[in-house]
Amino acid sequence: MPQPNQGIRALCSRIRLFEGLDAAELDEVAKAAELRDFPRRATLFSQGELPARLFVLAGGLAKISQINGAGDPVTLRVIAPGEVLACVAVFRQIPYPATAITMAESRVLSWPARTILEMMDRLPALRANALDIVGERTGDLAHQLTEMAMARVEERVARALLRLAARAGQATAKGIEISVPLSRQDLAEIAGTDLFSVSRLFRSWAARGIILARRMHVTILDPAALQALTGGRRGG
Amino acid sequence: MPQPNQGIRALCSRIRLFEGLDAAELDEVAKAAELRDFPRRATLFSQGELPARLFVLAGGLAKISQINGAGDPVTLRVIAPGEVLACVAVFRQIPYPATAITMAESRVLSWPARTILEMMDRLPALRANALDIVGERTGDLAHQLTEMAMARVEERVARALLRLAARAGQATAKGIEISVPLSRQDLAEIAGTDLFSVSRLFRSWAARGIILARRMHVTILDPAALQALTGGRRGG
DNA sequence: CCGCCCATTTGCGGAAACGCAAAGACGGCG
DNA sequence: CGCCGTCTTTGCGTTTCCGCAAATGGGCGG
Repeated sequence: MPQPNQGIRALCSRIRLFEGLDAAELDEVAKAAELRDFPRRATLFSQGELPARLFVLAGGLAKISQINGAGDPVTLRVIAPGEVLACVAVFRQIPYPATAITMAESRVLSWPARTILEMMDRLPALRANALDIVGERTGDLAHQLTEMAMARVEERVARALLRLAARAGQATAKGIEISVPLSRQDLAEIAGTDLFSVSRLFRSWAARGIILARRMHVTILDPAALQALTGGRRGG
Repeated sequence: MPQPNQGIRALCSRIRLFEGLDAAELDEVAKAAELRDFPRRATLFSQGELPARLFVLAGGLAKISQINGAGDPVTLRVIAPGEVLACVAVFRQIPYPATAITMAESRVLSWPARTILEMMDRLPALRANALDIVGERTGDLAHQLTEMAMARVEERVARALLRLAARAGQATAKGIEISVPLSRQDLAEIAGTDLFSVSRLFRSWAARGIILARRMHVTILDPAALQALTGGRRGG
């Protein structure tokens, strides 16, 4: 037994998907859970596979990436602790539409897909939570799509960095530090551009004192300035 | 009474959201429904409003558009008959995140939001259907985002046109005819570009015999060629 | 302490797309 | 039949951004 069951139970009780379940139901959830640690850059599941398990990130950071027809990887979402991965695939019983990769050493809870489906049939609160979570994710994607459709690359990268800071930011004396290793390529995949463009933007921003960029490492010195880059600048 | 209740009942029984409900439940759904006709370009609901009603398109065509920070409208999804509109906003009780506008004369069923919420609490099948629908929509958006992130404008417009044809295409002797009035601007908002670029692409495609483009009207003569434009062309 | 690996920078070139202005065409309405 | 409002075309300038090659640099293992 890798972990005392009590610890898993405590983790489960803090997960949004399981909100509103009573003590006995939470016990059942915890009992069926598996807790595992993954190193950085580990693959939790791959695009196209049948959905065998439902994952919830307990610690660390992960990303959901999709490979498009031309072979470019695009990061659809960065997953912070407490969030569910693969939920749509498991709920709908369709192949994983994307690949999940850890961006840092991570702790992951998981359940067999059939266990979750069976419990959803039995516990209305669970299905209601699932609907709420998937609904929120839909709204996020819609918003991202709207931005991606018309915004310039600088704005997209600025937004990506701010979103990342909200999920993996560590406040320090200097500013907000992204607490996981992050290459230019990583950010490019999130913002939908290439590593060269990110590099150029970083140089420009660093010169203006907005960020501090090191190898695999970024600190946001002036969040307000980044936010401003995000604001309505069009046609000029 | 605008329609015999029997007609509404028949419509309801063919809607995916209500699949698996028994006769009595369907009666209840039909009884609470309102059926209304809208002219082209009517607004069903607007971004930011509180979600008072849930809509299902019974006939015609509609689009869901979102205005981004810079004020550009982006069409997130085109809605064909049988599909639900506003579902996420109603299910989660958040303001409509986008605006719904008819693209043709349309017939629309609708229900008060609280009626749907109350029934969802009572009927597990309804919530299960809702989860499935929202899950599918999430997958669609994710796919669109992945394309939008890296694909060239020509590819995006080609995809948009094919998607549209699948929803509002009429097979004719010449090819697939889009059966609703469609301006260059409309397609630009779907593909995330501007009307000039669409116009230029149309000229080029028409010259190659791929499409027939008239004012507010498109016919796809060679779907395979369009499909090919969509295929893996990068870096060249 | 050296060398290697990998992330990153940087320059240059060119293609893709946007932005705008103004003319042109199509259709409907009076 | 002609006017008018819309949608559409088209030319041109300009910006943005990709795409690649090659140099640079930092950090870790040996």
